[in-house]
Amino acid sequence: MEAQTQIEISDAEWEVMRVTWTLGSVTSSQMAEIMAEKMGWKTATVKTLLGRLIKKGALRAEKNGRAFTYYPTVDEQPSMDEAVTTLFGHLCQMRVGQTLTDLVAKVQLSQKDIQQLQAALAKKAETAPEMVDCDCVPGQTKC
Amino acid sequence: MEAQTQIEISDAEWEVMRVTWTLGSVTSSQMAEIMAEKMGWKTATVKTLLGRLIKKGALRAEKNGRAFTYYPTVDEQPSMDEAVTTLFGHLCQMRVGQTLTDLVAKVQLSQKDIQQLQAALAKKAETAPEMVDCDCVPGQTKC
DNA sequence: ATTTTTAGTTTACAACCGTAAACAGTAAAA
DNA sequence: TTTTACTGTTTACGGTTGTAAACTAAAAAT
Repeated sequence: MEAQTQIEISDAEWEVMRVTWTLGSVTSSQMAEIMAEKMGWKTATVKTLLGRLIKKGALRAEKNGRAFTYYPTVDEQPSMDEAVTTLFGHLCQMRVGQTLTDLVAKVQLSQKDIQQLQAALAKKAETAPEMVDCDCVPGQTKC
Repeated sequence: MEAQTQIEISDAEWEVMRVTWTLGSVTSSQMAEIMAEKMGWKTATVKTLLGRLIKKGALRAEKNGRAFTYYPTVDEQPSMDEAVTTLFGHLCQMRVGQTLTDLVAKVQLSQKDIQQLQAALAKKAETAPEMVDCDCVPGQTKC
């Protein structure tokens, strides 16, 4: 099967996707209302973003009387995972651990999230190396 | 004192910054050589990026004979933390935990990184709520 | 049947990005 | 000293992004 072609979602487009994922489906008037409140965007802006997301293939529109109803065509969690993986790919490997630690301190996590993370870390520890090398400069293995 | 004004570093610029952070200082010819190998960029491309980073205030250049030597003017870890925080700010709060778990499974972590993360999680657990609410649609507290 | 509202499509437009060639000035080599 | 090489500065150029107005077609209200 064909792996889903990489869709680039911009910052503003993310906001639209979030709402779509949460609601499952939306009309543009609904979206316009939500984005007016949440982001202070004009209706025209929302229309543009919906159009771009359709063109990118992240949303699908189904005619519903006069208007369309919009549905996501990509899943939320994989999209998020991918965005995050891309960003971490730009970071020095050696610093990923510290960055994650700083992040954990900053975000909201539920008890269950924490347990899950602890489990993932425990498993990771089984095979983790003593040291991760810097990968910022080719040929150089250690900072 | 003046909080450092937010500097936006693009994907390509990140690559340049990484090298600069790792080496502490670089000449443009050094950078050109490294980026040719690491990214396949032409010298001209590197010059452009160095110039843009100077203009953005992420690098500083000090005249050194014929050429300049470039130094970072922002620190690595805070820059990374900020970029990551910004991205996570675009994500549904409810999904942050899962996203972190997926990420932990994917990245390289040293034993020390893991211990540090476990400590951060243990502390977090002391005050973590049972459940994190979705913040994708205003007024709606739960998905 | 007109007028008004609504919703999708086109066009706008400046800033930013990736990628790089062209140009200019100065130092080094011949 | 004339030529060459290096290095920083300008210009280029199409694509993306944020932000939105203008235009158009169809439905709803009068």
